[in-house]
Amino acid sequence: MKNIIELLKENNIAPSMQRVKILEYLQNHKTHPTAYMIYQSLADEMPTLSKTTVYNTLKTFVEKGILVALTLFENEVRYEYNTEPHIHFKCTKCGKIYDLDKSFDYCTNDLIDGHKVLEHYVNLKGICKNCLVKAGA
Amino acid sequence: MKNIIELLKENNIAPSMQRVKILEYLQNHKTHPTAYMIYQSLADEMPTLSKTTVYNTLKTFVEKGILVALTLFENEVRYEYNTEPHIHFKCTKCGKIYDLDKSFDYCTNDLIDGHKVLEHYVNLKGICKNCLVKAGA
DNA sequence: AACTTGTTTGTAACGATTTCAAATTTGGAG
DNA sequence: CTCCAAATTTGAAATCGTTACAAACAAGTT
Repeated sequence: MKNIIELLKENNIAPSMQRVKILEYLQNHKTHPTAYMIYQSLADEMPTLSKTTVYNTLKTFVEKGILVALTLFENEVRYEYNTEPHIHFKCTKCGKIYDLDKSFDYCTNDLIDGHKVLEHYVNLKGICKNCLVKAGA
Repeated sequence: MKNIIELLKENNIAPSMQRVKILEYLQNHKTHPTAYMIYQSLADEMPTLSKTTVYNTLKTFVEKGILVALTLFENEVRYEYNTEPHIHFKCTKCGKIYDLDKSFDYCTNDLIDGHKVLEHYVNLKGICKNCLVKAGA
């Protein structure tokens, strides 16, 4: 668990209360939350927190490469702490999103059909381990 | 090019004027249009066409498996005629979306880490062939 | 203490989509 | 052919996620 204040300073972001709390939340909750989920979760602790601040802060973090913004399947942007590239799997039963540590081949060659590939997103959809067990019971 | 009216009947969808026109548009324009783009394009020809009808119709088609709804990168749903699974590549310069005929490996085994995979979406982002040439000039 | 700069806030606006009820079209049954 | 019920379409209003903006606030300098 990296020191958040250090991390912000390294990226030339002033470590304000709200910025630290938001980044801390993402570090502790690897659930790919939306901006609104983050806002909701922090609202108790910080009653004056504004939704705009959450959006602004997330945007800043993405620009600096601290977070990754994902448009997985629906019409919502979700955020996760920047880690190694990986695959996302969404369960259509329970809605949970899993991180899968499979690597993919597009990494190896960065030219496909003459197009230069800079980013790649692999999203899978199906029924997760847990829901399969429940269905079998 | 499949007969659209037959296709609709096969799927128990009454082949109304607007439904035929919308599906015809998707057949003829493999540009991954949004609902609004489709609406715009058909508005000249059908002045009383409602946006709601376009949305309803697209939803019906997706439910029946005639179309595929894509959330590629931004916060917009795009539609394409249901074809073989393929990869989408979006150029960050010109914004164009390309279909790539690369197959992917997740097809082969439908269980990953115990999760049953039913759908897979692979989205690449980068600079397309044409924009690379322009940049080099 | 006044100034400057950066940050946060809340309200209003926005664009994509959905809801809803009324209007229209359609395809039978008489 | 005419009438009716069911399906379809329409347009206006509502909703949801997000952004724009301007005022309020905080922190550090001179």
